[in-house]
Amino acid sequence: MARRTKAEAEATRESILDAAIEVFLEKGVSRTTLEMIARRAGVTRGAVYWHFKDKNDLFTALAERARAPMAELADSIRESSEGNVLEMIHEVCRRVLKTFVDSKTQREIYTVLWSRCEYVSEINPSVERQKVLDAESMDQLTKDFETAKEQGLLRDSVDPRAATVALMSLMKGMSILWLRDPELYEMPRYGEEMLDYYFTGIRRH
Amino acid sequence: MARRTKAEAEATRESILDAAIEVFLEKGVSRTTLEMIARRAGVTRGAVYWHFKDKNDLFTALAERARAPMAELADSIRESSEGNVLEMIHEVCRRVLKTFVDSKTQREIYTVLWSRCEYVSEINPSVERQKVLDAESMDQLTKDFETAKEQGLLRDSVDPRAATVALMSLMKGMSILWLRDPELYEMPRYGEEMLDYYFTGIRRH
DNA sequence: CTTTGCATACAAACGAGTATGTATACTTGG
DNA sequence: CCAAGTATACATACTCGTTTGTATGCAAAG
Repeated sequence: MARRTKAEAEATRESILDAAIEVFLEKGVSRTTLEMIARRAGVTRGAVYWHFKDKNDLFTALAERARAPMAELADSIRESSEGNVLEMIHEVCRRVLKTFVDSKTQREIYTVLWSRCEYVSEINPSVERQKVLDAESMDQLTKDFETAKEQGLLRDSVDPRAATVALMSLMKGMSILWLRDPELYEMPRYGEEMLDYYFTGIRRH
Repeated sequence: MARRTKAEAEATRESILDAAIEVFLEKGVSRTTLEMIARRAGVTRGAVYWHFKDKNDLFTALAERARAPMAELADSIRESSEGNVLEMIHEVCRRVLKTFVDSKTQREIYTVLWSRCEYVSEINPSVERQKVLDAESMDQLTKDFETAKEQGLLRDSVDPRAATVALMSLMKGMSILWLRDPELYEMPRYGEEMLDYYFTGIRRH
């Protein structure tokens, strides 16, 4: 095949990424071969190796593509919101769930990240990155809960660190279960209800 | 090497299973080769193929080894407990967390099941089984929450199905996070605290 | 005219499955 | 109770398909 224009090349790159998501979802990351991805994208392995160093590089590109919007979301809410810290946290959670409902791509990539690959840093550099990002957001959240505590928004018995881990656990668990089987419960309605239980459990009064 | 007695053969089988856990944890299921497992167990692939059909068979044996104690635990508490359904559920959760703390094997196998393998039923028959078991325990739990509701133990706003999914999510999230990094929080102390938040959020009064 | 964006061809490694070898534990008939 | 005979519990050896990485070719874009 003849050489493509820059625009066409970029389109090829995107179609490879799209194909990768599809095959990763179906087969799991480890069992998908670059040949499968290329075929699905309508190209050959040559094109894949031209755009990406190897499968890990491709995987990392996918992961980053999904994480950026989530990070932006959290930042924007954090900035735009004033006053009640607990409400801010609550809003971020709601918006994360809504993102899963609204964006097919986000759903699919996070499904791959959480259910179609093995959490082994040795091989998967994206896992190391995820660890770091998770730790960062946990620390941020803990600070938020600490100020919430200072502002008297939390029950006396509630420990900020435990509240942090509990919320992260709940969000992760909810997301994983729903992404694996969207029929399990109606999102975001039930998701928000579950969040309410949590916040009812930690909020004062 | 010469033929072993039955007892020795059984010991070999166990050592292969133990070796499999180790290597699965380190490399992830898909990247571990039967050669690695055999070498770690001090035998050759011949022994592995003698005791197990293939890697999936080995994996399934491991999974079943871990699930049985958990199922027994839930059943025994369900039978021995009388009265308050919510307390019964709470107790099961506490005991599950405690099992992770107490049993290294349980910790390791569940880490493999949840973080070192890909959730793809096509390849991994153990995933299908897990789906079924999860669905069963979810249904059972929903029934329990329904009776709790009838007994007036839950807030009016709480839906039994949502309470079910929320608890499963919380438990799964807590377990995954802690198994991946036991330094993240102190188990079972913090784990029980997090459970308290949840039950405070759904319990009447 | 050079570089780009691929397709094609090639080599090498690896892992799975299986076939075969074999010493010994068990078993069974005498 | 003992001697064959048989099945067992592996180790070793071999084959085969798959996948990866790279090298090379080539037409059009820049």
